[in-house]
Amino acid sequence: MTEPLSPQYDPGAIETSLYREWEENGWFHADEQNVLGGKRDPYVIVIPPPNVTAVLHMGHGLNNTIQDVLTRWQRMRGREALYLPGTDHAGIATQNVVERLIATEGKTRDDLGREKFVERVWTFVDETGSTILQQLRAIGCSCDWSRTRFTLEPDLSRAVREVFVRLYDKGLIYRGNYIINWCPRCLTALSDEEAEPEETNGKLYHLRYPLAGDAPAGLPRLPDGRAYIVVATTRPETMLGDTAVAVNPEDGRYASVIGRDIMLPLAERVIPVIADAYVDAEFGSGAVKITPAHDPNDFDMARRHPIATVNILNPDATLNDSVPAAFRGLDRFEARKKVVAAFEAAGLLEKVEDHRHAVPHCYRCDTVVEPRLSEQWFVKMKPLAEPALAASREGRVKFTPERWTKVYDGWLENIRDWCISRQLWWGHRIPVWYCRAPGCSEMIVAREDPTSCTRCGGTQLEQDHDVLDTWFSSWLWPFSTLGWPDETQDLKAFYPTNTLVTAPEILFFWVARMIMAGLEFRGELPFTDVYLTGTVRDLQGRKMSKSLGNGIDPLEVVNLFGADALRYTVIAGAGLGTDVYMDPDNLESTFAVGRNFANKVWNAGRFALMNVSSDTVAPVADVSASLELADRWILSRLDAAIEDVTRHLESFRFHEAAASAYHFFRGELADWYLELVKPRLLDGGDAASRAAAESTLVAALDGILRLLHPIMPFITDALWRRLPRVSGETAAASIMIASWPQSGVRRDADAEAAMTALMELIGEVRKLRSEYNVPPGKPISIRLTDVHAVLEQCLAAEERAVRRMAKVGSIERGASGDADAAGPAAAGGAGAHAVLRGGAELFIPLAEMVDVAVERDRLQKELDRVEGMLRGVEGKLSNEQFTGRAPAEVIEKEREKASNFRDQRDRLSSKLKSLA
RNA sequence: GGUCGCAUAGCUCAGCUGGUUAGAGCGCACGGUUCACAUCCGUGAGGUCGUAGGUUCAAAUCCUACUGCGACCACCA
Repeated sequence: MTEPLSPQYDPGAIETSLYREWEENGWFHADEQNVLGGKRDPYVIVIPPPNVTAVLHMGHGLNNTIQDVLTRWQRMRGREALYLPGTDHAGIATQNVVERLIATEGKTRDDLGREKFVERVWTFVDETGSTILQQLRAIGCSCDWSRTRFTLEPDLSRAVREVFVRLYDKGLIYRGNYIINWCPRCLTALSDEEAEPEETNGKLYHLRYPLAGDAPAGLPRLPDGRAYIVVATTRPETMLGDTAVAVNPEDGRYASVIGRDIMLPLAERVIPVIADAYVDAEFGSGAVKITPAHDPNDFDMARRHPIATVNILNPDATLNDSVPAAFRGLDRFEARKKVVAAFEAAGLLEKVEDHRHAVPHCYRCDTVVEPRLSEQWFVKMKPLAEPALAASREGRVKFTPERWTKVYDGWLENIRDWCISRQLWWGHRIPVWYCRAPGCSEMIVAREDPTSCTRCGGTQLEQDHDVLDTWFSSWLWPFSTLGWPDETQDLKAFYPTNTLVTAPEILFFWVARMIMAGLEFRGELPFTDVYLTGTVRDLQGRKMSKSLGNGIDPLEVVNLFGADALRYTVIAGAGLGTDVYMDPDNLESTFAVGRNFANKVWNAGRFALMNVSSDTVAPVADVSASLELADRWILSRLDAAIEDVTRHLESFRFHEAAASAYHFFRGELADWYLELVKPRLLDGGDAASRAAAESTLVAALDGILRLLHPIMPFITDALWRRLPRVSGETAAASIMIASWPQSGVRRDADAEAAMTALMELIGEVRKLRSEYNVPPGKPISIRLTDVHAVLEQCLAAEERAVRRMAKVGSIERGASGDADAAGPAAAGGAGAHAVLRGGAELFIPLAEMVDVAVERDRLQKELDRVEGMLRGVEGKLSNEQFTGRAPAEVIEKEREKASNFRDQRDRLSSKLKSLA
């Protein structure tokens, strides 16, 4: 990286080679010995492992940029920084991808069989699985690739088994028949979290259920004389599995019916009417049909009452043989139509209402999930949740933004058992074996595959067919990736980790469970800080997604504008946990912030590199005697920037950190300091002044490049490594392993005050020139009155700059009396005025500019403004409440303000008079 | 139904512990071939800080209610 800088900023030309160099030099690698030997404190972030089949999207772009910002920043702060990468086998998701793939060959997974299918998935994963990790390199992530992990690799599988066995031995894993969420398309059970409710416009069907035999009076009757009860349901087809009708015991309307029988239509079964407090008398008719096999509440009810359970659904959600022949084999939705039609034909359909309700959908394939009774494995969560809850309540784990704490707590407080078995082929197979030897029904739960039955010694062992929920491996990620269950050096050095950065969508799926697992299996929280990012959305506020086609491909952005532009844009746009809005149809405007800033950094850097005379400069301390106002000012501002950026990074306010760095670079260094030192660097002249300027410029650039490095790693390194060296200091080979700058050493209030005055003066002259349409090249004379000490100081130091930057020919000084006594006319006629802070006044003779009428109008407006302001302040000061209670310095400030406004008003009105 | 969050310039958002004349980027208008940069420079227009109350000497900032939007949770069939 020592070729000359290209005049045009070309990110493509620097990024790839820099990344390769960082990686080849081992700078991403964290050395556990440095931690164990006490040389450095660790800083660890484990990546939220993307699905192994994933392709990088802007969500990753945002998350991983934040993770890398933190990693790089802490690395520069001297921590042994580990950013641990890896991927998740993503059970259902990956299996679905490969199933679709073989479907194009006209095959199903059953055609291949389990073994061949799993082989096929492995091939697929081996071929394409590292895509996303490659892509993370393109956005500059400084991951320790030597520690890359995969949730289904042997070491991590061992951790999974260890955990399964431990929990089983503790009685926290059990198998049982319960209602679970079943996806009829994926043909597997799902956890509660994997069934996503979606508001849907459905129907509420009111069905008439005739009573069997004699009926008490007071009930409505069918034309044939039978009495009936109305029940309401959103899923009428499930009536074929009804085994009771329930009413509230307090509900007088039904008191006489409790205990009687109903003849279930279509099925022609007799079912009882039972009483249960669960039933809400206010809803619908107050009577509920009970389908224990297909509704969790009904299932619970069946455990409280002696009623039957009829499972009417096959795994693919077609009706099975327990229903009348006419309905067998029908898809559930077909069956729904047919059942409703049958009720209508029989005069049993009371009414159908529109009904908006939440229907659960499979989080992977969006199919409507069916509650279904089946035998599954569960984790008993309560004992695990309690310590995790305590950790947040006691503040040992901190969420940012803080409001997520409540969401986390709420979930843990109402924790439900976790269904962990999946009827899939791709995943960790459940480490349970059943002895099939005649007369033996032993179940073996083991870390290692058993070869014979522990009870009968037989060898006819069959492993459980199911695999584990993919999150059952993810929840171990912070320690399984470090070698657990072995007590490895890595584990000792890098566990617990520090910061977890992820999307709030997986707070329950992943974050909460990791905390539980960390506490349970390591006795220690897996991390102390959780930063929940926002969501990347399009301009309509829709989440970016492949299916909507509103995504932005980060790699396209990298190609167009560079990784630094992408990273800066994303960071600057991401307020504390707020969503990031981007326009997928206008990448140019979306990423303009980052691209333009990167371009600015590049060019400012180039300017400095081209104009510093040698490749070594003196340390600032050595030239302190010749530092000029501008030098002291920019060093002071750099100091402030260091403080701000550091403070903001510490509180996860990345956008503010970016803004502080941006403001310093653009608003102070590029716009002002570079302009101020140009004469000293370009026009020759005083050698000491030049040396001071060079040292200062190098120091300022050095500092801001370091501050920007975590956010914009490439461009900062490309420039930084070419900066002139500071004599007597040894420079690191790359900014990424250089140290984070210290603040609190170069603040200079005097220089800041003087430069502020200077900048205001130049700004005012520019403003007036622009207002009066003075040709840009034309020098004009200005007159200053009431020049106070601070302004005097800045003029003495930088008069040359005023002339150059504001195109001023001569600067005339006047005493305060001049303008007031004789008016501007005395100074040569009408003119433009501006009152500067501190009371000094700027006057530009109108003759230098134009039009008296326009000027008069302008002055009148200004006068109105000042008078308004003065009224406000005077009002405040005449308020006894204020003068009586506000702190003295606040009142003093207000008084000062008032007197300034009065001065301004007097001057403005006298000038206005002089123009009349 | 419960809980939480948001509402500031045309757009996307800052504004951390109440206290100068509420800021940035994009967009817009005007003017610029100044030797780092037109991916640039200078200047400007544009805000009753959602509405109504309240607390306070002082509210974009704290409190209450309302309106609108959003998120999460929840077994009302």
